[in-house]
Amino acid sequence: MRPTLQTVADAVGVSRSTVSNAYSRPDQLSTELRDRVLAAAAALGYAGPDPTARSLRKRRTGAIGMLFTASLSFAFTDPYAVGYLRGLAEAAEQARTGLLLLPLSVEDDAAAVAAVNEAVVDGFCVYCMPDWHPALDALAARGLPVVSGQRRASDGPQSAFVGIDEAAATRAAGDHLMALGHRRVAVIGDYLSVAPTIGPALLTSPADVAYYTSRERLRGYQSAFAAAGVDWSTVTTVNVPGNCRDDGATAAAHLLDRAPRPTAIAALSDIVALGVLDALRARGLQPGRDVSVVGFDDIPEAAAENLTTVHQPAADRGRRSGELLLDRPADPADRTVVLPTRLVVRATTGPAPS
Amino acid sequence: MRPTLQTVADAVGVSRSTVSNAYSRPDQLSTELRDRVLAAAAALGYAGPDPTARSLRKRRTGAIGMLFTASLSFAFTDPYAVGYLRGLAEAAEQARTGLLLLPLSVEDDAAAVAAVNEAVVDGFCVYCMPDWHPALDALAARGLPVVSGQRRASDGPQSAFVGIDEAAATRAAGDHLMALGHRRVAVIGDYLSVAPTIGPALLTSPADVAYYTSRERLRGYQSAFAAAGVDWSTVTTVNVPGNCRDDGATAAAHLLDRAPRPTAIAALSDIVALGVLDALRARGLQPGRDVSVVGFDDIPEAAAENLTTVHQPAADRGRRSGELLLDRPADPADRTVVLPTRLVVRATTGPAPS
DNA sequence: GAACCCTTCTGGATCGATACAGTACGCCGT
DNA sequence: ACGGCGTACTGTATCGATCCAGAAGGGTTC
Repeated sequence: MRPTLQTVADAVGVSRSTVSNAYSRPDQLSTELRDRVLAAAAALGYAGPDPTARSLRKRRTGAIGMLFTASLSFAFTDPYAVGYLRGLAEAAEQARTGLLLLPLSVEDDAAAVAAVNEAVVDGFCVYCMPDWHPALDALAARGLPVVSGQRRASDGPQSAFVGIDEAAATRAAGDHLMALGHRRVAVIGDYLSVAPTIGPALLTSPADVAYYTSRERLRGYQSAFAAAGVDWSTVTTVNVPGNCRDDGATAAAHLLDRAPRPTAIAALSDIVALGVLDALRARGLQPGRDVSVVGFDDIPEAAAENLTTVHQPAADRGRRSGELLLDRPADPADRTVVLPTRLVVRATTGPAPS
Repeated sequence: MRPTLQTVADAVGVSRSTVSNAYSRPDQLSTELRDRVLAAAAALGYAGPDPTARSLRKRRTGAIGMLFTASLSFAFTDPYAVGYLRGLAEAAEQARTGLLLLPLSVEDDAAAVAAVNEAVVDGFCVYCMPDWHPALDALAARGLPVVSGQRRASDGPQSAFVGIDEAAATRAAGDHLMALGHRRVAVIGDYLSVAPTIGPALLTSPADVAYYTSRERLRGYQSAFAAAGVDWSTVTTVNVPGNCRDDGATAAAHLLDRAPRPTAIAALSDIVALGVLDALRARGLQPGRDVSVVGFDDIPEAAAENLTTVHQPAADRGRRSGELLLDRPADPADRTVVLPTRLVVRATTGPAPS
């Protein structure tokens, strides 16, 4: 049987409280006694107060949870997610707090809810979740602090937001394309359809998209296009099941292999945009001359491949999220942080071919 | 005050146990009563059994811990680490378990020990830690299952190992260099010196290195060189403080900007090797012709840049580690897994210039 | 010398659940 | 009528700590 506080207390001949104090409140007992207690503990192989019991009593666990939809493994594949995670990890490290990654099963909603309900954490960070996911309701029910990167109608005054103005960001990118004269445009992104397939998404309006990030980004493009007189019904939207390069290339094929092909393709992430570039090159088309391409995120590879994109501060977003979670401001106004974005024009956008 | 099992029990007029059973053992009560209990819970805003209390009682937390030295943020920068993490995350996801990342402060040993002692987990994964780190002793003291990628003298029969034969892997790489006729060779790696500075490491023998991975890899090179008659004292070793590309380039500068320069440089990781390639190109030298370069890990970028390297299965390592931790084999023999490595010869190694 | 304080240590209540032995009761077979 | 059995639910002990009111003892103050 593993030793407990009581075991050590009996060995030294003091009370349980005293042994507890030896570890947690050294000023409450004489150094002489404290040394004796610690020596006895070492002799008995007692490694210090049990973290679980301590968490129960202290009502704090020393960890924050991070929810992932899409298999966790996938998250590590996306440089943007990695950047976000890095920022979050920095904040956690600073606060001497652990970071609990919670892989939420995509198929099994009940399991996802269970995972949220069983997570031993002091708060949650939500990053990229479909709005309708039941785990989000489970989250709200637990009543722990939550910092989210996406707004939901059901958000209470409790919740905090750290993110960007997604629609404004794509509005700038859309304006850029319009200024270059593009009128036949297409958008590729994930979660545009409910079904996880590659192919045209049958959207009547961005509002149909059940996923905050994609929906807002689409809205931005819609407003930019509308301002230039391009009606949304003439815009082709293509869904990708996963946020990865290959899917981007496959999705682009749907657009490029039929006439008339769009003169500009806007991808809702850089990873997908890079796939679009692959597809262009495979067909001997030159990005920025034959077809313009815009991404989103500004991951390192985007600079390397000269992709025009929207920059957003990934690590900052993670860091601020962690900070807000660990040190929650009393004033609700301070619990909304909107970080700046910036259109980065590189070589993959150019005037529309006549 | 947040509701507890008792609150709900009182509301329904049943015992606490029954409410507990409604959540955890539905077969123990009639469906009719169960529905009534759950309805009352919902009405009271009770989100289900408190995970911390449950963990205490059940003696299991539903999470495994992963120790990181080097700031956590750094870990996400290294594609090899990300691969390992991905594998581990997959195993965790499969077992419906959380993954607690524990950033261990490098400067503050006491804080690192505290982090280990306070982690609410069922077991630990150790991946890249200096042998002497006190957190490893704290780990052993806690008596939880541990899966490590590095062997230590103090490992008990309890511990499990998932890794590769580091020395055999570099022995193959060293043999390759020797077969190509290289005799003036240098090795660049991290943790070769105690001090975190870039520069020559004053090593009399690989055994001096206090860091398992680097030590074993050096040993492999030493034995390969010795077999070809190249004495270790003629080998220059250069330390890098961080496992990153820039440091690799700076370290290579130490070797390239003095005569006679080595004809081959072995880096203990691909990231560092890529930095060496940068340094070569900056000086107009051609990798594989003027100077040969070998890496280690075989990260995706290595293939892209045609780097000769040693392949090791990053994700497998993580996955097997997780599996062993979550489903520990009774037979100690099954608790040692040595995964295969493979020398991948690409374009950065060639015959020694005469 | 009474009142008070400070340091050091104690004991019982508590955190919120689960485990398990036990009770109550209806049903069956003889 | 009675023992045996299964189902549905209860009650107490327990997991391993921390909190906090309070006691014991020595020193200071007036």
